[in-house]
Amino acid sequence: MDNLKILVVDDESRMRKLVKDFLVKKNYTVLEAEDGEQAIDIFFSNKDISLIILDIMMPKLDGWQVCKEIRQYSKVPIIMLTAKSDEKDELLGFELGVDEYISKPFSPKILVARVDAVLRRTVGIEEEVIEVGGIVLDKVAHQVKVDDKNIDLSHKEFELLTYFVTNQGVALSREKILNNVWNYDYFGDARTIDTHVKKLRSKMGEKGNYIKTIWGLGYKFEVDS
Amino acid sequence: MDNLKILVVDDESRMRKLVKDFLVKKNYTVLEAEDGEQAIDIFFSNKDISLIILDIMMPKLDGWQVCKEIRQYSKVPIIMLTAKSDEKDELLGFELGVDEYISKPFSPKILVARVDAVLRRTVGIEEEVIEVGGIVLDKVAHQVKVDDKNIDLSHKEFELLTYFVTNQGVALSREKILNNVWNYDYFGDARTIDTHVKKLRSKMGEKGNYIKTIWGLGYKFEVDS
DNA sequence: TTGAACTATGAAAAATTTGTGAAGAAAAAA
DNA sequence: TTTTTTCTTCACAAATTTTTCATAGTTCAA
Repeated sequence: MDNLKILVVDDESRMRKLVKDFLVKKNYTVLEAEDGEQAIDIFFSNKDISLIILDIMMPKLDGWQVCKEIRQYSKVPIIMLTAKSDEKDELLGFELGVDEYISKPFSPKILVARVDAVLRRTVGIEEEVIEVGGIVLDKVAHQVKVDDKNIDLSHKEFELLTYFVTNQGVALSREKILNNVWNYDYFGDARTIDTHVKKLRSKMGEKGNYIKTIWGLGYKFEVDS
Repeated sequence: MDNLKILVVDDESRMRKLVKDFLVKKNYTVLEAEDGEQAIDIFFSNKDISLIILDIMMPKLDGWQVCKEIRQYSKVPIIMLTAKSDEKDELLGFELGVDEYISKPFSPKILVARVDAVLRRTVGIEEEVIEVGGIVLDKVAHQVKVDDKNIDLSHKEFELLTYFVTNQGVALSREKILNNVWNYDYFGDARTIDTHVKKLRSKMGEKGNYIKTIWGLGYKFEVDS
């Protein structure tokens, strides 16, 4: 989910640096292009670019042309940077499938907020999939694959595994596990965790030993490496 | 696909009329509300509103509050009308899930272009005929074929199946199903879903097992492959 | 090495959830 | 209104999950 790639296209290196700095701070990976041709080259040689931030005014190919070219092959979200907020421009942009508009000068906060919003709309929702050492945990589908094979887990087992996987390498006491996976009003025996761990381990096959026992404390999920 | 309903909320009747006129020209159906309370009433008593255009400055409930209230139950796209283009406002809006921003004064062309764009993003992709694994669902004709044979579904059954089919592979809790297929003010037993699922399954013949039970959670529609 | 403390495991018991048919309530049609 | 259809509730059986428990196996520290 993290480290989405964003391509920033602008002929002014100062502008690119400014945008990049703020995006990097938010944990995005930023690629740069200084004109339209380069932008297209970079976009098509990187298959996993999640968003393009595109200046309109550029030498060689301008923003509109880049946009049109890319739209022939891809629905990647595009945010346009525009100097003047010209109405014609905006209309043209919507026709070309531009997702957002930001007029220069803009505040970095606005920029980051829009980037977040666009990405939430596009990649955001699907990315509820966690993958760890051959285990694929799909929260939306409520489904788990181990080595590409579906395994049937009960609700509790699913939640327990989710908790483990989202806390890799962390030693988890039984109390902590109870508090996070069970309802707060559960007052039964903590040893029920052991039983669930047993079932998880057996259902997960050899990957079951990712769930380590920490003697005297609880469990820890850790992928051998 | 045509005649989508748009709710326009503004305390100035002149502004409502202006917006309405342009939207009606584009073949949208326009509902009006003159304050936040009315907006919420109208929205929740009409299940098929596709977009809300919301003024921020209003007596009683302002735009933010209306937005927040509606967002608790619905992802309906919202376009905000704002007098000043205040940066703080925009940030707040993105957090609240506002889809677009239009500053007053705006040109009608801009308005219509944005409305189109937002609707294309949201309902746009929605097709009138959905086909999935031998099931053909025709929303317009309100008719369902399984293996090329018509089957008779009641209204609720049809809506439930539609919801399932448009959410393939997604684990749906009973609560979620209730919120999306039933009116928001339904406070009956969630087990009524089970009964409808039973009937759907039996009417769908062997395709009925596309509706999977997720024990302890709800149901999931999934075509075996 | 030994024993106390802890964990693993299989099986049984308890609890929860779902499937189903039927009946009652509500809504729509005649 | 009456009739018909649809929707909801209910009760109970069936299916499944969760917890408990007894026993066997491990670990750790003196």
